[in-house]
Amino acid sequence: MAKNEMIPGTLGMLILRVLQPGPIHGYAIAQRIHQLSNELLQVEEGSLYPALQRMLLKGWVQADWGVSETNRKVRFYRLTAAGRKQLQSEINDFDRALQGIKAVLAKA
Amino acid sequence: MAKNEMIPGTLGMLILRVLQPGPIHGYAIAQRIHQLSNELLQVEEGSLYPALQRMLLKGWVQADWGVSETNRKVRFYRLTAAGRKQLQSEINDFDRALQGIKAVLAKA
DNA sequence: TATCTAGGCATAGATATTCTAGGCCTTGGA
DNA sequence: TCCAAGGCCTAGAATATCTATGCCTAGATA
Repeated sequence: MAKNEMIPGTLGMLILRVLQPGPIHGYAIAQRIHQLSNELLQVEEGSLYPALQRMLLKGWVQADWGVSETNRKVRFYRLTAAGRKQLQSEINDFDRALQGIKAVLAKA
Repeated sequence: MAKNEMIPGTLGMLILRVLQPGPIHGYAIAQRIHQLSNELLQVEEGSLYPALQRMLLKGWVQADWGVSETNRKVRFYRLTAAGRKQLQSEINDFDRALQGIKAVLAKA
């Protein structure tokens, strides 16, 4: 988890969260996470696209081809109802595990 | 990261932290993490022992055979200087990544 | 016009980590 | 005598991430 590394298992949650306000395309998801995290997190494309594929298969997102603001052919992703549910679930699980970690770090 | 699942990549940090106050044996490490986390975290033995092996190889911990309070042959692990360093480093990296995650979850 | 850079999607393979599911031994109590 | 619990460990599957590519296009620039 050095420099700009992600915490494994959290990428899906971050993607879903970034999609919550509305559909955006893949490349922009990575940029958005980087920017919103104040450059602390960096999503590699080799992690991003496979993650999106997984989420498509699970039915958490849907994708439509379109054209970006910069006039490029892009794939817009948007949350499904199942995706919204999944996001809540992942946030809950993460918070719970995080509480556990903090307790151990604090009290050990 | 459901029920009692760990956040991947954090197990080493937790083990090192639990070893900080002094040597304890493997089985007790898992119990200690479970208990300190208020039962939120559960370390499986199939995760624990391989993790300890890795940390031995890296030189972050050392091990000595001994006898437990319950009169059983056990392996006591203790932090090395490198291990203490590693712990600090992992905590820093984790905190930084966590800040990033929180920022994304909050602002997206 | 030709070329380069950046935007953008995607996959293959290596690497790392965790979990499931076992195996094996010992101690102490019923 | 038997069994539950304490204790160490490994093999194999599953998962996720990263590195390194490949390919295509639009727009700027030489």
